[in-house]
Amino acid sequence: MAEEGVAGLSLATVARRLGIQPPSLYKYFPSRHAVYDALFRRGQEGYLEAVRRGAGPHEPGLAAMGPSLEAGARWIMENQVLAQLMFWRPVPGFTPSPEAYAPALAVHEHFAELIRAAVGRGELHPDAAGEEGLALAASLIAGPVSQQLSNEPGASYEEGRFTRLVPRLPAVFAAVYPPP
Amino acid sequence: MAEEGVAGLSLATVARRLGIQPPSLYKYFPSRHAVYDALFRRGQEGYLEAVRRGAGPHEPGLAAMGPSLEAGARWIMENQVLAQLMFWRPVPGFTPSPEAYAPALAVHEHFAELIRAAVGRGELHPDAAGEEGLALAASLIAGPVSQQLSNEPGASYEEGRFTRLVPRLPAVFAAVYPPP
DNA sequence: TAGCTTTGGCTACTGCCTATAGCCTAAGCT
DNA sequence: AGCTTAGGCTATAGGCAGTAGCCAAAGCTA
Repeated sequence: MAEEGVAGLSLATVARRLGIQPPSLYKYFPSRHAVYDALFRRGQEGYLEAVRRGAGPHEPGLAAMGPSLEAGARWIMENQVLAQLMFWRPVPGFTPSPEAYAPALAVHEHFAELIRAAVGRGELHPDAAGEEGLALAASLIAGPVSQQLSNEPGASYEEGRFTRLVPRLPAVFAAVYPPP
Repeated sequence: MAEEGVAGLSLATVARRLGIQPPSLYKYFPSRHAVYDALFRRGQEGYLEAVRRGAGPHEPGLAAMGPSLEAGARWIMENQVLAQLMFWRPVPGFTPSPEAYAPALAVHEHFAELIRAAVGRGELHPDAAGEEGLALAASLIAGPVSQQLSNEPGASYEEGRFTRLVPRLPAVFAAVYPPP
């Protein structure tokens, strides 16, 4: 996948590298899509853990949002292939199972919680926690990440021309939703 | 491609729908990647024309940026499959030829020009036209578009939960780079 | 008008892929 | 001691990209 793109995964190649015959893989996974589903799940779980750990020690609110976003972006740059599978839809016909998708909902809830906390502390306008505010927050994260993955893949979090913007995102968001 | 994802394009299926045998397609395109390249180019040209036409009547500057972004986002939602090919990298092994990529550079230059004009008119801080400002501008566009394509494909520009944010982007950008 | 070239179709084929059917051996459990 | 299960295998079907090479009709040229 790293060499040829996410959709380039071939079970035959996997088998070859494992030193077994292709059909033997079907003892472990019922189909190629099942392999993708397992990868998708593993990716979502890793990403969820990264954003949670990033927020970790900080008070819930804007102060936690920055480190959490950065930790997430760093995880993505270290797991680009999984990120492509998770955030784009590169594999024809593949849609993740609800179990595999569950951690993604938890990530969304994690950031919604941080934003609500920030509103509670008077750091943001209450609208920030509304549907549109959350959509904007999600888009603000997705932007640099998507640009980085498609225009400068291979770059690390530190080098990236777009990932460098991530630490500034909380300030951008706060500028859009200043406290009343 | 619309039915199964960009990477799901099969020359055999194309041939079947054209009512010819698969090898006959090779009289027109030397390979599957060449088909993608032609699509990529056509997409980039269409998108470039859309953002240019969107800016069309307006004075160069912030006033033109809004309509231009909206026109671009609308084009993307009307040509989602091409947009996936252009803005993501879904096809294993495919990288566009320089000729096909040229219009993408023109799009970048188009928005850089609008931002420089806005700076010249005192609507934005000069830093907005710097490297980081342009990267942020590009990310601001990419964010809602990417979210929309991966989370709510199928939706039209008007319906989209994320495309609705596009008209607000110039104000967001201006909030980050207020004139001195 | 006669003959050559080009265009655009075709069949046959190679090699790769996913997936299924069904065989077999060895380990583990009862 | 015997049954079950795990995990390997071969053979095979059917789909795909791409190549080789044939052929007819259209168009161009002497």
